Amino acid sequence: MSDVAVTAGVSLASVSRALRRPESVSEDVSRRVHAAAEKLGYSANPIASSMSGTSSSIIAVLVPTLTNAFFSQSIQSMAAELEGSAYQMMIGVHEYDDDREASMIQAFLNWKPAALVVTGVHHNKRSNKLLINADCPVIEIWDLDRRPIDTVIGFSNTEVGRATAAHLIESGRRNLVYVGHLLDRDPRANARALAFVDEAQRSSGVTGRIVPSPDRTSAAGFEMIQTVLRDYPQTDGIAFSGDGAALGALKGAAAAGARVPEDIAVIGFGDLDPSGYSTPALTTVRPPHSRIGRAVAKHVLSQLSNPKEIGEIIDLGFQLIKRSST
Amino acid sequence: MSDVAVTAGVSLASVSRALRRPESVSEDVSRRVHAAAEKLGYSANPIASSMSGTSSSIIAVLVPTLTNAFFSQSIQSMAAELEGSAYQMMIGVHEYDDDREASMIQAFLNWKPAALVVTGVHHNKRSNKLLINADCPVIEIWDLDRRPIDTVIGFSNTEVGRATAAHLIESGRRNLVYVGHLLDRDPRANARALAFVDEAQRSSGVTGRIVPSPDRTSAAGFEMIQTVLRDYPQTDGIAFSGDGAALGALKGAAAAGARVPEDIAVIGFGDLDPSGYSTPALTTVRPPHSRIGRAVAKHVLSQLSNPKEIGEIIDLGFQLIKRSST
DNA sequence: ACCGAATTTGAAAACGTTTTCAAGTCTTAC
DNA sequence: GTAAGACTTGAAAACGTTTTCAAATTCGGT
Repeated sequence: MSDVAVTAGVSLASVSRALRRPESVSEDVSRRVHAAAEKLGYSANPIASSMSGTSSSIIAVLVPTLTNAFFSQSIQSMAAELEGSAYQMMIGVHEYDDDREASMIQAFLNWKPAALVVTGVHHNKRSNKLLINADCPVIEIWDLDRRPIDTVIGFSNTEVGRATAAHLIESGRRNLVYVGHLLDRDPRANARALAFVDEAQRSSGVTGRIVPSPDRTSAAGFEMIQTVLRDYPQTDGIAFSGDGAALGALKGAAAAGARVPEDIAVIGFGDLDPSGYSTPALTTVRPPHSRIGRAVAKHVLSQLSNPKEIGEIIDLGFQLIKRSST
Repeated sequence: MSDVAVTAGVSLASVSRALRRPESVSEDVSRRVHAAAEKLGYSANPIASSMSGTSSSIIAVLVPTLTNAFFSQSIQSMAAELEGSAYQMMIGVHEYDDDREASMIQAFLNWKPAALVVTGVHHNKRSNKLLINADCPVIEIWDLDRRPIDTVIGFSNTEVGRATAAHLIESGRRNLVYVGHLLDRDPRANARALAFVDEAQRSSGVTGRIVPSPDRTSAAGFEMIQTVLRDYPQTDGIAFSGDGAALGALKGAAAAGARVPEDIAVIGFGDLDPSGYSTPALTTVRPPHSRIGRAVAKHVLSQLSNPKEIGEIIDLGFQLIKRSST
């Protein structure tokens, strides 16, 4: 930077000003500094900037997993939207572990991020405290079933659960099962499961139950549907907490000698790319993967350029995609 | 940190030393400092550390995409392996754009990362220059068909292409087609395609051709197989650059009135979770997704704790998973 | 006991910016 | 022509560590 200052014939302070807020400096100085910076190929050291400034140009993002296409897509679209801005994404994966989430939040906060993005609205005591006291925008994504700390961008998992059950009931199913993985640790999947059962129980003549699954893979879905059909033979509608398992279940039903959708309707969640091309094509719920990422980036960018006091609640909704498995 | 110093009754320098290299300080001081740090809940400001130190505790990772489960899985396993170390992952997505890759490398380098992880061994001039001059370990992943800059961890895409064709030929197919997306920009998919055709042409009586696809989705696969069957009706073996498209193709074949595998064999690449549960189950190639991530993390960690001069070439291989579609 | 070497420690410089503060220069209004 | 205010600029402090350097202490060997 001092090279730029010398070349432009101004002080360090002026270089910094010209580069960061050109309007705060005379046109002449601005021009000379930009020319010098260009000529010397200068780009500011973001570490030093973070050191002085009140925050860094890091946006910290915390997700439970990346193997799940849900979050990867949000992150990808967020990255795309952030492209060209000076912000970098730092990402952490806590694998649905509350304590790890808390330590990661802690670790991230040490970097004085420009914004902190976390998944969901349920956090443990320590996380909550950290998030409330964080002096940067906090964005909670993928859920909005609870009052947010600052801003929340997502959809209602409770509504998803209801809609899922409602769809099965409308199509004439009476004995519903929700197969979920990690329900005790994934509050969003749990919210869907609870709402699913609740919706079932509101309707007369309809039963709804939750069956926990050891995994969320297709292999698990393949096994679980057979288990369910064995343990609860009257089941005629089954929902999975993810499309992966639902896709496996399609094949599992065949293995158990049950026809989909005639004998049993199958519905997933997530709308993976191949879900529309299975046999039969999978009915599922499509959450706003990419729109969440974009909305987060836009919100952060606008929040950083002119901060507002109050957070927002942005409901991006979801779509139930009716295909042939129900 | 000065609070810790006061509490422990030592100087700032001693605190820093005690925390970073306890063996460089008397046992007494070390004990007092650690006690004080614990008591005050002190954790070092990583920005300031990066500022002084020769590098930051950031590991920068650059991938072409995250929607593709391949890279997400590597990143996830890398994150898991890094858990507990002081390192944070900064990630960038360049969407197969060489110029964006270069600017992202540039931007990342400004953060003085502890290591830089990039995808593939093909980079443009500017990227190459930056990578060669980078004063941190550089790890190239997911490919090893070329001499690496420093260390490379992955598998041979050329071998994948060969093995794919060889498998189809062995199973009696004679007119092979490789359907690939973005072949001009994805050097790895391109290497697979080229080797595929080359292997076909080595065998007498076998033809091999490449057909470019506008997308890598299941929808594209659904369309492409029909296009191929129309334009080259004699085709009896078809490979896709990704499982997504291959899964769509399974359904597309049915739509075109072709039976899989009797009339046409279909093989994918990637081994997505649901690929084993399609009808028919998809034959595919499984790259070492997670092992790459783990190997990268391990390599970086060991390289950082005791740096060696020379890079390594780590071939993690791949598996051809034979299922019912071939 | 004494000297040199090894070990331990603290003061201060360094990292590369941003920001504060005060000084200097320019307007504008009388 | 002058004073008050606005604008522009540079010097220096600040950000929180790590590292260098030199001083002080301990140790071992004679």
